[in-house]
Amino acid sequence: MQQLYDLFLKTGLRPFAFMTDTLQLEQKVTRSDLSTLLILLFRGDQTMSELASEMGAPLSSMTSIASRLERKGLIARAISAQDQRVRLVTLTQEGRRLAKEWEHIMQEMLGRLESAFTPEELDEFTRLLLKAAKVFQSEGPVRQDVKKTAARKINIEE
Amino acid sequence: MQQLYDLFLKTGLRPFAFMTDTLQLEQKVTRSDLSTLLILLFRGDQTMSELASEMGAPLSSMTSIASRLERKGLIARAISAQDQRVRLVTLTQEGRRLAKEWEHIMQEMLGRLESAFTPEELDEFTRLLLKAAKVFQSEGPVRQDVKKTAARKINIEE
DNA sequence: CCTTTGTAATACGATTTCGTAGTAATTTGT
DNA sequence: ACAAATTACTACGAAATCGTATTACAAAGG
Repeated sequence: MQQLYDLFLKTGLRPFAFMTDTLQLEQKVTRSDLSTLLILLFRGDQTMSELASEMGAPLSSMTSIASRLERKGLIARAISAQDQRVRLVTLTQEGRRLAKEWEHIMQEMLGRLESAFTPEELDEFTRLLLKAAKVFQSEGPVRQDVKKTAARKINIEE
Repeated sequence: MQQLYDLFLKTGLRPFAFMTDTLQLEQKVTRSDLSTLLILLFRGDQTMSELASEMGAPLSSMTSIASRLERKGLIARAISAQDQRVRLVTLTQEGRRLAKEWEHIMQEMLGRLESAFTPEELDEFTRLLLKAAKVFQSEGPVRQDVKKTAARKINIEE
């Protein structure tokens, strides 16, 4: 149980920094850039708001991330035809290439997980992980501070 | 399995942002400040280097965090008697109070976990979680880029 | 001793994240 | 049809993180 505390403490500042492989990825690009590219790869083109909500980031942060990626030529932003306010974010050729490269590395990592776990363990693991996420997600003993900024919560579904 | 990808993507930028309770804590203080105070509470006084390594943060980041906490009156930094170079970081009265308050909230969260899980599930969960961490931690198919900065890796033991 | 090497920490600057405020386009209510 | 509210996003400035350089002390070798 103390182990769970530790896990929390250790990953507070640099999440996933215990994963050897992702560290290599992050030499080239920030974790948020990486996330963004992978989301675009998995889910296809997205609006800025959709991206921000997928990432659990404020829209203003998303703007920064997107302009960075655009500057690096990894994504393109086009104005939607239906609604001139929304910007559709797309992977460029180069962005898609990079995203696929990283997808491959992630698959390798998960492959290691699959070979270390029995199929039953793997099932049980994802089941319990998601169950735990649900628990932490649910409202606790309601703590009624009225706060200026409603903190953005990332939702884990499924 | 795709679910594990998702979990990774969603928590890349704001780890634990799916936990409702920690969001409330973070209204008052950053996640790194919180980690630091809890480490001091759990482990007792620490040097700057020890703190940095516990957090998996660079020492320079730790300096920033510590001066922030000192400015807020939550910790004190004293020069060690044995070695004038090392600074011993201690919780102040107020720092200890805050840390205990948060420890309490974390206990509540883990309590919710304990009541949602059967004891067997909880055991299995921590076992699998640590096993997974180990797997991700181990060297993969060695990728031989020589990098200027050896990225800091957080080690999960036990 | 006193130079050399090593270690603990801070200083500084660059990059990233994010809260607040603003702008522009769309929708709603009357 | 048009003012008011809402939505999608960007701008800007403040704070946080972190790499590199620097300072201060300690230990080792001559």
